[in-house]
Amino acid sequence: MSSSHLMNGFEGVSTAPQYCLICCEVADGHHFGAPACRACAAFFRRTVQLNKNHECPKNNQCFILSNVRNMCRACRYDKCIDVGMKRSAVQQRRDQLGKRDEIRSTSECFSRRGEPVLDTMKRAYEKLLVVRKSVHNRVENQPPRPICFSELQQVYLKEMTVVYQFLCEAFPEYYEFLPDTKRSLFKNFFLPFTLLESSFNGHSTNKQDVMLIPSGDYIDLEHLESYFTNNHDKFSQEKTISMFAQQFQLLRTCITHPLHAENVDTYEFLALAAIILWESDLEADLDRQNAQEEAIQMRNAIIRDLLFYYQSMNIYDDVALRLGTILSILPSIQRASYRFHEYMEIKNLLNLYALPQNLFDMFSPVS
Amino acid sequence: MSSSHLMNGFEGVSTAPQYCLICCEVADGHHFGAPACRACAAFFRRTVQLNKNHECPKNNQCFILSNVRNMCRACRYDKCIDVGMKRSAVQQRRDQLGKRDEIRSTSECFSRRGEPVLDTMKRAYEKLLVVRKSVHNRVENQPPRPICFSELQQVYLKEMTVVYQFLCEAFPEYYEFLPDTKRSLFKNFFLPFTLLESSFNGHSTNKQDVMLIPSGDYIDLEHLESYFTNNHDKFSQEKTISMFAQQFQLLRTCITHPLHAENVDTYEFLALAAIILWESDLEADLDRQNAQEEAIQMRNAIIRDLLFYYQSMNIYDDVALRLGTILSILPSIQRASYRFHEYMEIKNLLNLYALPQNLFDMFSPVS
DNA sequence: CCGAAAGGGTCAAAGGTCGG
DNA sequence: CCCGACCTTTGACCCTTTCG
Repeated sequence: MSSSHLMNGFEGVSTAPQYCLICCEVADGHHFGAPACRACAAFFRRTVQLNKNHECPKNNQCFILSNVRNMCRACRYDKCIDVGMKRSAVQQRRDQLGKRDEIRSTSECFSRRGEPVLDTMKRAYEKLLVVRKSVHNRVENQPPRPICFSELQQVYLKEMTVVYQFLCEAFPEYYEFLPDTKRSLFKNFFLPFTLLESSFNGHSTNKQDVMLIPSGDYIDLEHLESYFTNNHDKFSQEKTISMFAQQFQLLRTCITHPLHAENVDTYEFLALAAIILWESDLEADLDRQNAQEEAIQMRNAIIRDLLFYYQSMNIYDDVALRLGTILSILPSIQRASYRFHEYMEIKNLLNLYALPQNLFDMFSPVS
Repeated sequence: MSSSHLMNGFEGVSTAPQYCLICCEVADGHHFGAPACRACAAFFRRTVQLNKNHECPKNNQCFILSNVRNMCRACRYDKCIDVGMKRSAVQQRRDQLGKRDEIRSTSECFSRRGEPVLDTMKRAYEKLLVVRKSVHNRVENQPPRPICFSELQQVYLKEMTVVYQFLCEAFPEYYEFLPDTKRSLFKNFFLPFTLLESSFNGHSTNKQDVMLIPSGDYIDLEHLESYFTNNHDKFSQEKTISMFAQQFQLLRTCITHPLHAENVDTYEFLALAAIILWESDLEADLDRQNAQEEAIQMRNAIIRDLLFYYQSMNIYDDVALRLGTILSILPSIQRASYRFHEYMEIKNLLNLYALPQNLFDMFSPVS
C-alpha cells in the first residue's frame, strides 16, 4: 500500500520518464517493487533466485551508477534493497522440472569435511558406555535390578560429569565454546537426553515399560512401589505413586512408545540426541551467536549423516520418509521433557523426592 | 461478540467449493466448468485458444499448487482437465456462444478424498484467512498497527472458535473424534500454532521483529511499550517490560529466527503446524488410542506430501535434507511454546496481564 | 433494465534464453 | 562463469455477453 502511495507521489512530480533508482538509467517500469532498469531487475532476480551472497571488498559504500554498476555486486544488491525491492516479489523458478535430474545423480555423494558427525558421536557414545561401568561401579554381567529414587539421584549426580565429557568428545565444536555457552547447551540437553536414553535403552532390551538408566539398573514403570520406597512424612507410598504415576506414564506415551513403534535404532537415537543438543536458541552474547550459527551447521550435518546412513542400509524404499518419521518424534521428546520437569518442580516445592539443588539445576532448561 | 456470530461468520463464507481445484487458491467462481482462480482460468483459456501442446519433462505427475503452479504446464493443464474444465467452453471467437448448462453439474462431484492431506489443509487455511477478516472486523486494506495486551486477548478469544473450525475443516479425521479427544488435541495445538503462525506471518512480511497476529495487527517486539500499556498497581510499565521482554525474545530466537534463516514457505509452515497437531501423546481411553494410531498415519501423510511438494518444486538438490532442516525446527517451537506458557502462568499468578480462565486454559497443554 | 457470473482482451511485470 | 538485450508467459484488471 505505502509503496503505491510513494509512487503516486513520485509520478505526480514527474510525468516524464522514470529512472532506475539503482543505477539512474532510464527505468523500464517497476520491478520487484521499485522503478528499475531491466538490467538491475535481472541482477536482483538472479541474486535472489540463486541465493547468492555477495561480499563487498571495500566498505559497503560503493558508488553505483549505470556505467559502474557492476563494480560491486554486494553494494548493487544492497542498493536494490534500499530502494525498496522485495525479495518476496521474486517468484519460484518455472520450467525447471527435469533439468536438475541429470545433475542429481552426481550430487548424490555427500561432500563432507572429515568424518561424519554422527560417527564421532557414536564413538564417544561407545566410550561413554564403558566409562559408565566404572563410574557406577558396575561389575561385569551384573543383572539389572529395580532402583529407587535415592539411588537414581546418586546415578545422575555422577552422570552430569560423564555426559559433559561425552559431549566434549562427541562434538569438538561444543568443547570450543565458552563455559557459559557450554552450560546453556548442557542444561537444554541433559534432561531430554536422559529421558530419551533411558527410554531407548528400555526399548532396545525389548522391555517397553522399563526405563533402563545409565548405571544399568532400571525403573519399572509398571511397578513404581520399588521406586518410591522412602517413607515420607507427608504422604503415604500409594498416595505418592498415584500422584506421580502420570509423570512416568508421560514418558511411555511420549517417548517409549514412539521409539518402539518406529523401532528406532542406535544411530537414529544418537541423531535425535544430537539434534536436541544443537537445537539451540542461544544468542545472548557473541559466543552464543557463534553457537547459533554452529548449531545450524551441526543440525544439517546430522541430517546428512542420517540420510547417508539410511541410503547405505538400503532397507527403506524412501529414506526421506523414514527421516521424516524419526524427526517427527522430536516434539514429543521435548514435550515430555518439559512436563517431566514440571513434575520435578512440584516435587521440589513439596520437598518430596526433591533433588539436590545442583542436580535440579542441571535438569532445568535455561530461560 | 457472541460465539453464534462467529459461527455465522464462518458459515456465511462456506458455500460450495470456494477454492481453485487446480491450485487451491481462493477461487473466483466457475471457469470453463470448474471452480478455479483467475490465473488458472486464464492459463486454460490461453492453452486452448492458442492450441498449445505442453510436454511434461517428468512423469506427468507433477505437483500443482498456487506457488508452484508454473513448474509444469503439461501437468497444470492435465489437472484442469481432471478437475472438469471443458475445452469446448473456451470460445474461439466472441460470436460463438458456449452452452454453459450441461457443464455446471460435473464440477460438483469432484472427490477430494485421497487428496493430499496438506492440500485440504491449505484450502482450509485460505478459508481461515478469509474468515478472520470478518471475525476480527477487518476493513479491506486497513494498515496493521501495534496492538496492546487487552486487544490481543480479545483477538484470541475469537481465535479459539476460528481455529477449532479450521481444524475441523482441515482434518476430517479430527472432526470425527470425541469432544474430549478433540479438546486435548486442541489444547496441545493452540499455543504453539499461535506462536508459530504469528512469527511466520511476521517473517513473511519481511519484518523479522514483529509478531503479526491473526487480526492483522502486530506486536512490535522491539518496542513493547505499546503492548504493555495498561497502568498496573504493582509494577511500572518499564518494570513489566523488563520482566517480560525475555518472553518475547524467546519467540525471536526459537521461532522467528529459524523461520527466517531457512526461509520457510507457507506449505512448510502448514506442514509444521500439522505435525504439531498430530504429535499427539494421547491414549488414555479408547478414542484416544484411535487418535494415537491416526496421528501416526497423519504424520506420515504430512511428510509424504511435503516431500512430494519439494520434489515438484525441484529447487533443492536434496529434498530429504530440506525436509530434515525444516523438521528440526520443531523442538524449538515446542520449547518456545512451553516457556511462553510458563511466563503466562507467572503473569496469571501475579494477576498481571492475566488471561481470562477459559482462554488461559485453552493455551495450556493437557497433562 | 439490472446485476451477477463467466466469457474475452490487455499489458505491466514476472520468467527464461543465450551471445558477448 | 556473470551480464543484460531480447523474447515468452503470467495474471491482475477491466470490458463484454448472457441470463434470471
